[in-house]
Amino acid sequence: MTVRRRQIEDAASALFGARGFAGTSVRDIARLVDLQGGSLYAHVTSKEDVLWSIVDGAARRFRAAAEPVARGPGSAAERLAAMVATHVDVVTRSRDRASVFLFQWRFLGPERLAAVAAARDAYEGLFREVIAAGAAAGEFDVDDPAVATAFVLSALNGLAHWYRPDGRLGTAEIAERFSALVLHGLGAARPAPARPGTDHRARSSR
Amino acid sequence: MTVRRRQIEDAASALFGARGFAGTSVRDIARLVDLQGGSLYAHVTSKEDVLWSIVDGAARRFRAAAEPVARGPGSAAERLAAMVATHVDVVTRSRDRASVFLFQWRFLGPERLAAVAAARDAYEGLFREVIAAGAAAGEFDVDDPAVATAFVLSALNGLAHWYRPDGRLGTAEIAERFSALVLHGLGAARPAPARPGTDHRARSSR
DNA sequence: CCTACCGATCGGTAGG
DNA sequence: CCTACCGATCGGTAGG
Repeated sequence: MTVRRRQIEDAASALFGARGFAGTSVRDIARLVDLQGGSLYAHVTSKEDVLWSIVDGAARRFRAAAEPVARGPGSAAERLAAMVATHVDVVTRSRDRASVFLFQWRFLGPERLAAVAAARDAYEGLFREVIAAGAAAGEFDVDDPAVATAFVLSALNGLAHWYRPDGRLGTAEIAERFSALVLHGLGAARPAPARPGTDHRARSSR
Repeated sequence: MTVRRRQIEDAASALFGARGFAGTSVRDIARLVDLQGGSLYAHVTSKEDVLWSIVDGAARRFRAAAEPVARGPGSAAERLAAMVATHVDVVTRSRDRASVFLFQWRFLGPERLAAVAAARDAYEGLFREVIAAGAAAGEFDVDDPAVATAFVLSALNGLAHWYRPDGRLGTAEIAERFSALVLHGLGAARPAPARPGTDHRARSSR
């Protein structure tokens, strides 16, 4: 990936995130990186190709951050708190790309759309499994893990809409508050105490 | 408002909700109501005018449903649970229009955009006030009402993305589960008991 | 990476 | 409400 290509994707992420994929022209993107409209095609093969690159990259980041935590050691509450923290981390560190992944993926063509849908399902599955495990273990008080998962992920994803890099709260503060809201929401009696050497919570791990 | 006009707005809501405002052409809308592209303009003055009508109507519905509850009697927990229920009710009863209001309003022109932004702020304010009141009264355990409000509203709005009219859950079931997740999330000790004659909870009021 | 261009489609209008 | 059209813009390409 060349520097130019990264510039183009950054510009496209900002525009797709703000105006949507369909509301952004290739000339809008070109203008942001000081190119003529047609010159963009020296670096990309199509507008959808740029969308795919952004979406796929962000999907990998979310997954790579959450998977080891979800399948790692610790109680369900510990793991879920860490997953909330990693999700918040990915969103705040790359808001535009995360926003495109979360809200513009539907503009992909059929085959890529199916791939992203599967990836999204798998990611949601990580959360649902941890929530269901916590419920089964009596750690959470949740009667409908599927709805609880959808509720929680929607709340987390909304961050991409309202997060401002220059805002009042940083990644750590948001992760803290979100974790509390999630764990309380699921009826966790209290944050599970970390056992020495197995602390995967946000503050110590990132 | 004529029957035709309503048909047009319904078609536009479905398309704007699924493909976005910029991803929908006036001819797409016309096709859904069996009109030629240009004939649409016998009923509407512009594409943006259709968007505005949908957005403004939905905004009024959300507000009209939530305002009396927010400012009505009852504990903060009671009022908030009822607000969650009314929000879920508006979303499930008119998912497409709600979806357009929630996610396509940014495509409005400058002056209408400002009006909607203000309306959205006011609506969010209703939730924030109730949450802050509950926190001040010691009814909720919330240290940051602004973040808690953003978290909750994002979770509620996400319903417009995943709700399916033919799905497993109806309005009442979703409202029940959402209310529990919200109240627990805010650290409400337990659902406040309803006093006779002041019961504004979802199941009895709708 | 630019200039110049392609056909297609866009939102919207005229005239009936 | 249709036919026929308007200028503008769209994503993308040819040739250098």
